[in-house]
Amino acid sequence: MPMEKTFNAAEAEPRITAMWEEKNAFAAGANKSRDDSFCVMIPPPNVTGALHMGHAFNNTLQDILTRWHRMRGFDTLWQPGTDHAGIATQMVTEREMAAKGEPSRREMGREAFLERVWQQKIKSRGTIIGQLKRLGASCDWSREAFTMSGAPNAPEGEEGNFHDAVIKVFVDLYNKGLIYRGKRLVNWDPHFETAISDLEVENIEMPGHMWHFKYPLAGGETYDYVEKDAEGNVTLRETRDYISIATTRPETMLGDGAVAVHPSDERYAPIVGKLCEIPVGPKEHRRLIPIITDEYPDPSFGSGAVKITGAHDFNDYAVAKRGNIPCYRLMDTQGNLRTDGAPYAESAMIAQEVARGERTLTEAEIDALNLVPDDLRGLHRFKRPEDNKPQARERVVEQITAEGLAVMIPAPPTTPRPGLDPGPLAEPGAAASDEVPGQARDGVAMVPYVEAKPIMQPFGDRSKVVIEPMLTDQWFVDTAKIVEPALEAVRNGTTKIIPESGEKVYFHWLENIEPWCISRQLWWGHQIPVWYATAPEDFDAYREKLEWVRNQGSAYDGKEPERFAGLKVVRHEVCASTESEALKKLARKLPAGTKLKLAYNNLVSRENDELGGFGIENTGAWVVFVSRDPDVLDTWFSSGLWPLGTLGWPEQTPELQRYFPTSVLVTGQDILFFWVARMMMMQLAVVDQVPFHTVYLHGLVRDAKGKKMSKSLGNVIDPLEIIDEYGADALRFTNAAMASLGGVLKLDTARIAGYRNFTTKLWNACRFAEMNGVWEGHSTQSAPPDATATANRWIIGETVRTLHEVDAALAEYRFDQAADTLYKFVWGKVCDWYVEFAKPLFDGDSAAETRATMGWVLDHCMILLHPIMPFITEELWETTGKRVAPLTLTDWPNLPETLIDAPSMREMTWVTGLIDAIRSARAQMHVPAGLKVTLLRIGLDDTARAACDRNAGLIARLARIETVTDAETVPKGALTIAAEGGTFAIPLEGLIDIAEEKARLEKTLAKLEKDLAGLRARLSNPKFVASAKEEVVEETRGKLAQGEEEAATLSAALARLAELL
RNA sequence: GGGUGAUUAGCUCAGUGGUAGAGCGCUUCGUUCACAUCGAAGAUGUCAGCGGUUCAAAUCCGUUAUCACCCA
Repeated sequence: MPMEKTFNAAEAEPRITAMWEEKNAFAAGANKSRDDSFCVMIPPPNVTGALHMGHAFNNTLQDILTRWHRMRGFDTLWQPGTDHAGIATQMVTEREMAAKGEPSRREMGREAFLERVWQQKIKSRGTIIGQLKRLGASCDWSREAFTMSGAPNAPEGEEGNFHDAVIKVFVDLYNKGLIYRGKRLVNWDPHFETAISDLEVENIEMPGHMWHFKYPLAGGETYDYVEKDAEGNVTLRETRDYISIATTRPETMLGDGAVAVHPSDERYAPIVGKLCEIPVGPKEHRRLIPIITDEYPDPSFGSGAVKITGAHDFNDYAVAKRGNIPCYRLMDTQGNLRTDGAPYAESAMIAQEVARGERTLTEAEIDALNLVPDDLRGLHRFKRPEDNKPQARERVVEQITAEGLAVMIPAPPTTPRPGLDPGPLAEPGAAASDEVPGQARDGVAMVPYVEAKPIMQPFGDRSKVVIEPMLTDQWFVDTAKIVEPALEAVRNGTTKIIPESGEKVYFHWLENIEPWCISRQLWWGHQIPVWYATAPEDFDAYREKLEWVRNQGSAYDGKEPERFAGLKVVRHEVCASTESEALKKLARKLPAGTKLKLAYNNLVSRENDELGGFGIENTGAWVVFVSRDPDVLDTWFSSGLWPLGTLGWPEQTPELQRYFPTSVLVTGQDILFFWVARMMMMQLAVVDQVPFHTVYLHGLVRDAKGKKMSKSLGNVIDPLEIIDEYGADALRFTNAAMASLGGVLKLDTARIAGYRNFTTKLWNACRFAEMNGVWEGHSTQSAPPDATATANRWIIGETVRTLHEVDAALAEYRFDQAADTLYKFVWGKVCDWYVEFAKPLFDGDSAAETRATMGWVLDHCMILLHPIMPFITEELWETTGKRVAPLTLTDWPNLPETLIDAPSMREMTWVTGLIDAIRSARAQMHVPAGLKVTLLRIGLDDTARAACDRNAGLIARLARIETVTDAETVPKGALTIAAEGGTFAIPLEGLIDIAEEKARLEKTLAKLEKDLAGLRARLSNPKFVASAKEEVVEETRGKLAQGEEEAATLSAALARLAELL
């Protein structure tokens, strides 16, 4: 059946995908013919996600590398899989549960909820995997991995050992002292009620306010406040009984621990070390806080004095740590002001004693203090759209202002305030008494000083709510201790990051690395393998008291606290891979015979580990209750082990031996820190080997104008719609062509359409071959035919050249250059010239040789294009000849340089140059396209004459020449064409406009002369001849000589034309 | 504020020292049998500005401007 006019991608793609799967074509090691391995780890997409343009781009590049290596016989593995994506998946599942009216997460409890998320995972997983297959991704799908496979609650079909790897690494790092638990300020997401990493926070500039308040000095003290200008002249001097501070978050004032000023700030020098009053809360219990010095406040910003709220601001936290200032937590997990603990009066008194230095508290005691005034407890930190009443921030501002402790400034004239502003101007001629009584026309009104200004606010990248810095207990990786090998591996080139700028960014981040908070207060994820038990420090002393209590019967007399005073409890903490191991470890820390019991459903809440408990059974045996840390690990902790975990580690699998360390990681530069740097640190910490040798970083795919694609802008391009419309090959070729190192990725559908046309072009070249019997009896040949015709020898040479260029480009990850080279070869050489040359050749003596050559050349087009455009090339491969294997498992060619025949290459360059020149002259002189003309040859040298003779048929056909004749001179009224080695002319007396021909020649000559002037100038500069490279000088001389020859021809032609005018 | 990068044809981008290219778009012509998702021809640039290094700069260095992204 003859070929259709175009390739039907929609029909062919699923069929070809099925064929590849059926042949198991992408299995690890398929088409292996050498020992070198090549392994790519897919950046695991979120299991509940859908394919977007970034994935399409990223996976196209991985697939090109994978297919190229597989065809070259490497032992190749492209490892696929998905990520459990803790917060995102939990969010997606909860959203769907809400939409379906299912019970909420808290209602169903942790265990049931986890089962529900697993269902969601199983349901969604196929979506993105199927979409990757539509793109043509040649992953070994039989090895599909998941970052939570093998977790204790995983359902059937979700076996695997990724969980083992994650837990083993946690335990190992814990045992090495590289993981610790501590109270730290973290980014808290009040929506998801979990800590998140600083990388998951987006700082966005929002309109905000800066309030200015007075903190009165304790005991009514006063000082001289003096402001000076740059020259030291006093510009303001007044006596103040307060210090003025500016804040964008008034609600956090309740937790202030100090006011800080810069040590060099002379304005406040008199009051440093004194106490001032937080101007909010019940008057009788106002807290006093010290005025301290620290380098952090900027004297030129605001008043130069900064309130320090260590528990709710990262900068303040650092100041508090330096100055040993207590950090008072004000909010609960949802961002509401706390309602727990003792009443305000009691808490404030304790805080007061601390501020005066009369008392010290432990971290836990400080955390238990609730310094929120009773009337503000339970309010949200600030008014949200859904709140219909003022919340904490608004109430605090209101209270301070009411008390007259807001800094006041003259009212700006544009703000009308009824009762204070002047009334309407009196009518002309009216008497002064006509003014409205009670309105002050000239009095200066004062208003609270509130600056409206843009402020940077942190938002959760998933929840989109304002992140609250919060002091909480979290787990951390002590990254500073494991960062050095990761830095060294890139410094010494063991791992290379391209483009190189990525290395700079990598160094910069790792050299300033912060501890990594790895605990999340979520349910979906790897639960932290740490168990706690609270037990007496001295069991015997405790037993005595407990037995005494038992002998008393059940009646408590209210004196327990005193009776047990002096008896200490200890919280034991063990880290282990399994629960039974944990219990064994705990047992060793306790007296023999102690019974350990899992106290309660250990999947419930974070508070559990604080409860603990122990007692004595009737038998007299000790019972100690054990709980497991309820937190889960940051998703990036598990994906940080992706290279090891997917290859079966901690088991020593054959795959681990063969493919680790892996070859290349292709990923977006936006997750260099999230993932790449952490993988480096973790694999090095765990197995002392880098995870990959090369990291290829690319940018974000943007729209044609360079804007980020976003749903709200409506400029999202869906890769699946593109595949439907243009075919996967067109999208893939576009992706490859965009992939210049460090380039911006602007995706334009016009460009995709252009490359779809390219696939059609290739298709039709093969169709032309079919019509001319090229494929009859054709079978794959690795060596080119032994051709004699120059055109055939030439295209074989061009094919070899293209192969070498594509190999060189791909070796350097220049996907754009590989694509460009292939485009130019297939369209610009094969279709534009070779197919045209073949037409006359098919009618002559070299017909058989030409058929063989064309078959070989087109086979190589398919092979070389296959990594970029797998579908159409596979389809052509199947339909055009007898093949031993699908194209995807066909060997990549290895063609020696010797197949490039230099004389043929030179000759065809000359022929195509001549044809171009004739066509150009004809078109510019309006010679009718259909008119066949005579071509005169004047003064040709031997080379030119021979080339012309050998290729007369091609030239005649493509330049539309009737006959070729030799002549002594160019006749009058002819077109003159200058060529290397002689002159050509087309006699057209009467057909052409002499003036127009003169203008054409003059224009050509002028351009030529300009170039020649430059060449002459360079050659006449002795310094150029002396310092430039020999080849450059030679090349310049050659250009000049050739240009001068051409100029002479043109001048002669112009002289002849002059005779006619 | 710190870091990284960009600025080349109308648009989107290549081009790491030898006098500027591609695709798309545009203009003119053309359906002769692979392809109109096509063919032939053509026009288009102070390579962001300024200064420097060099025989030679889009390319290297400095600086300014504008833009983008990342981190504070």
